[in-house]
Amino acid sequence: MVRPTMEDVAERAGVSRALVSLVMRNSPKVSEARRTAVLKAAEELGYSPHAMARSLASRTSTVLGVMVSDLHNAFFAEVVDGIDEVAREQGFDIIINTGGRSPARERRALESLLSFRPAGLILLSPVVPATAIGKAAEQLPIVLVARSSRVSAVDTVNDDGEQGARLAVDHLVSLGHKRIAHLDGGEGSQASPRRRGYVAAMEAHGLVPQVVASEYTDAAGARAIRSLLADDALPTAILSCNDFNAVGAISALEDAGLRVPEDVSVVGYDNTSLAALRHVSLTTIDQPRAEFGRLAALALLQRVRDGRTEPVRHLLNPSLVVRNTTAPPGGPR
Amino acid sequence: MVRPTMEDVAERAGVSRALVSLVMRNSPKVSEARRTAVLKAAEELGYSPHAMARSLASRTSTVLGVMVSDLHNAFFAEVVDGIDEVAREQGFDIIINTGGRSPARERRALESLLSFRPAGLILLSPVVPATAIGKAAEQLPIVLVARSSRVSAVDTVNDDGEQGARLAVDHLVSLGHKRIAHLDGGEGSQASPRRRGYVAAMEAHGLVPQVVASEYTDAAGARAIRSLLADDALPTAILSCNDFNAVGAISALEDAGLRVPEDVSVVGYDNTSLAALRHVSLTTIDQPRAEFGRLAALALLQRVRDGRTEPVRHLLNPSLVVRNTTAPPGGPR
DNA sequence: TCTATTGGTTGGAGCGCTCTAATGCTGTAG
DNA sequence: CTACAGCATTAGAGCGCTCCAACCAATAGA
Repeated sequence: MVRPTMEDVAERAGVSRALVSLVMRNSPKVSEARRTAVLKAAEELGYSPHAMARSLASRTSTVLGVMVSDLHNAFFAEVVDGIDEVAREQGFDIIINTGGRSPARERRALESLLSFRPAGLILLSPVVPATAIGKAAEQLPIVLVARSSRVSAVDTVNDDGEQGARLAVDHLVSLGHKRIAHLDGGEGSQASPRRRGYVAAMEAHGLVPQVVASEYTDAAGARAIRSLLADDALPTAILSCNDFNAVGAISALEDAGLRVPEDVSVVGYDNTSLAALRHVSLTTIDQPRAEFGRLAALALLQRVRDGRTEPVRHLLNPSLVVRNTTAPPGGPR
Repeated sequence: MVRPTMEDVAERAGVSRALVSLVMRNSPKVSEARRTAVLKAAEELGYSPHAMARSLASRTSTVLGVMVSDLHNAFFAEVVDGIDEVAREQGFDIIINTGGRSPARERRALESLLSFRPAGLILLSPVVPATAIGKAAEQLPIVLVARSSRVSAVDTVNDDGEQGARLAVDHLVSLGHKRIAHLDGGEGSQASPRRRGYVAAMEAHGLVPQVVASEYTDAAGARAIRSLLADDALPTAILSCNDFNAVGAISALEDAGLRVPEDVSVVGYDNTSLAALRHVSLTTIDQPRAEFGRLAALALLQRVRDGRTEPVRHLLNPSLVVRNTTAPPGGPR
């Protein structure tokens, strides 16, 4: 249970510790003979460098901390993929911690991440108060994904939710729909730009917006539909605040004997893997998630390595993915 | 961007660095007066201990490393919840890394995790070769979740896949089914106990097993169903290797004009959040995922703190969750 | 009064590494 | 044969912390 140190490798290879250090950081100023001797000794001993000692001594870190607010949501997994891709090709490692959507847990996760003194931090849709983020930003560079901020020490990466909602409305209008309701995400992150975009797009088409209170869950989507049915106010098309909500809405419609898309069209938001399942096959708005991750990592590295200090605000374009839950009113021709 | 050190706090509080260290680890042998003075100074400076320096000096770690083979799978998120719960209440932090289902990436993730010299490692359904795990196990305690091992330095936590498959078969038989096919998980982790359990249960009921090659994806489930349809060999009930596969199977059945469960019953495995969606409402086998995590963390801490050395093999009981995709042959009465 | 004892406090070594400045060693020019 | 680059190599200090042994009152026991 005891790992060899640089000293052990040095002794075995018959060189100094400093030389081993140079080899480990593959410095060019080491003779080929010594380099191979050191690598051989390291291999034989099963040596690998101690990241913490290294970072302590060099007062730098090649670690990027990532805080994922909710591990259960596959959305974040794809963002992490993008971060991972960039970090790896630039020689950085990532460590992940999770906040479980609770401010208290998230705070603790942040503290824990900070205690490793990473080079920078990427926070995915954090729910901690802005002041906590501001305080952390005094100690290291921070990038926020799927959450906006006005702190100048912080970069942000978001999708343009207004545009996404507009795309959905335009699609439905082009199919011939006139009565289109929006199942709203309430306090949920990014719900308000989506709502704004929906209202604006409806008005641009000369249509009357119908915003129905709901939430980011399938149960809430089903409830919203049942309330519409009870009020006899069912439109011909639904724009849900996200995919889960849309799936709940579809269930409730089917429970009521209505067919999707023949009787009612439904559009989701996020293009989660759920939407792509053939059984669901949901028309939805895609966010470039891996791109979020890549841009976030890139922004962080610019601060870490190039010393950039002016904030960057990325606003990415969402896109429409047409599947089988939308059709002209009255069903496909 | 420069964090205060213990030295700074000591100076400000007018005490020695060692005393600050004692306060930070809240040792009982510090006078109340000094303790408050130190805490005040720390607060004023915004000091928090440097986890790496601490772990380097103490040659111990309060960090548990967790490698998640696939962040996209919500299964692991729930296991992590369980790990997190136990770790936190025992004063340990966790850091997560992901392997993306690729042995190469996973190896790198393992290496990265190891370089932090955590107290121990929990690997969730790893795909790296057993030898790599064995080598890592020489350096620190390791617990494997959803993968078995015979290495004695390694603990394992699994569900009893044979029993799970048996539960599913028993359920279908009790509904009156006699022709029940199994869509097999192939090389996938835990596929073979499930297959064994299915075959054994069928034979115990005096029925003929029908194993159909498939995989852990919805596309594979759909393909398997289409091949059964083409061969005119469709049974009255299907036991899929997992929930994704089951959802794919259902789509293909519906595409072929068959109704679930009226014409064919389908059972999944894993009870993912997907299965619980009202739109899917899949009868499936539940694994106690959070319990997996708790037991894994507990097992690890027993090795780390209590110095246990004999391996522990947890085999948890799965349970049947009946929803709306199973009914007597010919449909519900 | 003197020695033990106790509880609080401290200096200093050292964890595994990096980094700077100094060293030894070649080979070439003077 | 000496001098001096120029390069490969190394000693030693130090990163922020913990841990141990030593220390210093203050109190207790003889």
